[in-house]
Amino acid sequence: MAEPDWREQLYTLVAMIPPGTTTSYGALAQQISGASARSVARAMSQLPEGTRLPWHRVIRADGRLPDHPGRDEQAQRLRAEGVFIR
DNA sequence: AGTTTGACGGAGA
DNA sequence: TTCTCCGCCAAAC
Repeated sequence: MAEPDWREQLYTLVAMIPPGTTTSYGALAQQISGASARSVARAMSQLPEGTRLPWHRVIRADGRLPDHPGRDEQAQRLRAEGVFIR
């Protein structure tokens, strides 16, 4: 059944990302009907601080970290999971 | 209704 | 490798 909000699907997908792995905004968008890389990025920027979602596992399609104020913390968390970052 | 603004993506220089 | 340009799309003005 179709979710009323594609954001719900997004949160679900992000929550399913296995530790030590990463995915991109575009990859997520392709799995969600009605979403686009741009929309996903915007949705992620609006996540509350206390979220349980592993948001740090979502990076850019080119393997780089996204341009946002929390990229420092993101890099730290990813390294803690053994993820190699260019 | 038109413009600006992004945690983007891909192609071209 | 880094930068620019363009397409994309929802939200804020």
